[in-house]
Amino acid sequence: MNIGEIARRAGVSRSTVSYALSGKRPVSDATRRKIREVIDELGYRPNASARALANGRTSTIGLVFPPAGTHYTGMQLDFIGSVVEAAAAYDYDVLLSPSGVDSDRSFQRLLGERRVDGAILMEIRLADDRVDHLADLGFPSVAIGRTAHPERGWWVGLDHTALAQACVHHLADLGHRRIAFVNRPEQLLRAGYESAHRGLDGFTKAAAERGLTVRTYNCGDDAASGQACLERILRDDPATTGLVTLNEAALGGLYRGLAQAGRHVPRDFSVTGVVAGRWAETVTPQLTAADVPAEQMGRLAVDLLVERLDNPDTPPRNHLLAPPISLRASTGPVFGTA
Amino acid sequence: MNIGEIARRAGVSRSTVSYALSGKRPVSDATRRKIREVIDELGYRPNASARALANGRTSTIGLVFPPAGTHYTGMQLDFIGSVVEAAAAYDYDVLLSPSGVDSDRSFQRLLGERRVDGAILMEIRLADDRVDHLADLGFPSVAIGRTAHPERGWWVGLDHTALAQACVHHLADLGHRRIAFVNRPEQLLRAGYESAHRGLDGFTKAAAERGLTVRTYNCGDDAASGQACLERILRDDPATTGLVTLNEAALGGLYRGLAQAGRHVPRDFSVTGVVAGRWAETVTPQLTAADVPAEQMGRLAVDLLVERLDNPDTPPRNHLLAPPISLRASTGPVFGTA
DNA sequence: GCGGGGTATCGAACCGGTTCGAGCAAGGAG
DNA sequence: CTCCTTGCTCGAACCGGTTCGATACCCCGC
Repeated sequence: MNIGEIARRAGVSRSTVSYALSGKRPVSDATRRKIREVIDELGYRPNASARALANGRTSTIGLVFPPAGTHYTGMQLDFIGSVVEAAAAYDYDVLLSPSGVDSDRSFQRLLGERRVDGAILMEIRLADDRVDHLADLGFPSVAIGRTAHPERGWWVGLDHTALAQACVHHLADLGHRRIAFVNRPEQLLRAGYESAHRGLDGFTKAAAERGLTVRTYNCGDDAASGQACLERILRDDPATTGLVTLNEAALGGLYRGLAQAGRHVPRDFSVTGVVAGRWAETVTPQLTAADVPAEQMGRLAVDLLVERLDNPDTPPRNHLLAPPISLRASTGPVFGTA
Repeated sequence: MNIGEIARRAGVSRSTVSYALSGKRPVSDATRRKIREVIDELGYRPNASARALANGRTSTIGLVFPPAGTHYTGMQLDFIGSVVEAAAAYDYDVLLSPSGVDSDRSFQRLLGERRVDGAILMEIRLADDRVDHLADLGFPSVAIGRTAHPERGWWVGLDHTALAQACVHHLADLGHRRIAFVNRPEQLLRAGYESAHRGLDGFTKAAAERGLTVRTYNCGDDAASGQACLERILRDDPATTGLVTLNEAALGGLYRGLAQAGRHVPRDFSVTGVVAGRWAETVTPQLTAADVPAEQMGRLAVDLLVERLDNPDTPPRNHLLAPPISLRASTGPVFGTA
């Protein structure tokens, strides 16, 4: 079922059918009606590959995904969902690309073979060759996250430094003097993940400002690691009274560790961090945290990308978000301080 | 940069370049080397749309996604990740399609416009028009889940009936006589979601066999609903001593409800259900549950789909999985029974 | 020295759309 | 009545690959 068949049955030429569909040239009411009729009867839809070949646009955007194999976090899930949804509103499909260990193969498929009109990158590193590469190529893309030099790029990011600082100040205001920082896995820190680095920076800086005694930890992205990490924290310094975490996946494990050490949250120990809202609410007591607005970020990324696709010469734009801390139930004054 | 340009620079015809790349006809060593050289120098990659148009295959599979707007569960995330990963191993890309309220629009894009070679469907309903529609069309697809009449289809499913029964027997063996069932939201049950229906069936049947006193509940897919649901359970029958849940997203809320009612798990109250392993381990105490092997299911679905794409006339195949219950820490004998 | 078989290559057609330039008919102005 | 617009439609070329049939060449046997 192709455009030629439609044309034949409607008694017109292929180009007339094309114009009737696109509206790029006037077509008489009578023929338009006839064509519509035939199309509706046969349930015709133009072939996407042929269209893409002819006009150079695929109506597809690539979502470059965190490496498979590692665990996905709830935040990433929210990103994906919101990107897909926002893209659909603009009539774009979303092609997933696992930018795995050899990011190259899948990456080359997307760009080299022209499968997508533009790309959204997740899990940005401070020095990110993917971002640099795309910038060099002038390929339309938007990053969810910032590299070390975000000035001339398109991105939507979270101010991890400010958020970690806010968490520290929140705990310090409650009287905590000895706190710990639970970061993403060491391997990600070493790879230069921006959230891990900027978060750590913010934590360290704010702790110094407030004169707090701190220890920082890397923790695997799963519950067992979280539990182990908490045990280390209390072993290293039993006088610790609070922690800040960026590690959503470890949260359940951290809580379990506290429960098993007999520390009651928030009476004996305060927990806070940077976590997507719906996941902060699944733990008991509910986590006081800077809620990552994942849906909003996904939507903004798509908005920026579509804007960039529509007018290729717009100067770079970006959004830096710093959501406030939502007070829930996991933090409180240090015992004896209130 | 197209195949004609490569041909020109290598001093051969376009078809020779094509044959050198595909290997479908012999090409002399000398020309092959020359062509390789030019291609490597220019970083040429054949245009995916043109190739798809010419040979009728897009090397893309569609993943038809649960309706956006509702919450995604961790299990769904695991499916998506494993499907993408498995597809990449076969050199297929994955196109996401939110089969939203008007499933039609996005669905038509995928199939009608020939964007994908095949599709994997998630969130199957007992009477699922998508499945029927694809079967009528003979379109290669694999469902993750079973309709009411799965005999002649391609799918990989979970034996929800058996799993729910196993949960009931587990609780009954521990001496529980009054238990509750926490199902997915009522709206999903009404829509005919297979997990909700088959799970409920299994629960009801097994409870009758063992002569248990039961109540069944629908619960929203979030922590707040879980908490509210648990409060209702204890209000409706304070003598309830255990529950079975299919609702992963509500789990945190159920635990919170129990904690606030002063019921200790597993001493005063046992919790079990059907939940993906990594999420069962984030709660404290860790959930004794039938672990949904989401990664395996995603991989199997891709395997089946690729098999079907490679030889279109194979008779339908399927995999019905029934993982055993993993004993963790959330169930125990009824107080006074042990 | 000539016919036969195999190998390497080429040109042309095709996949299914879009787009450009040209043609044709009807209608209004001069 | 002629000329020029204007509105609609058509045919052909093009996007960038793949594939088929034909051709040119070489080596071999007789």
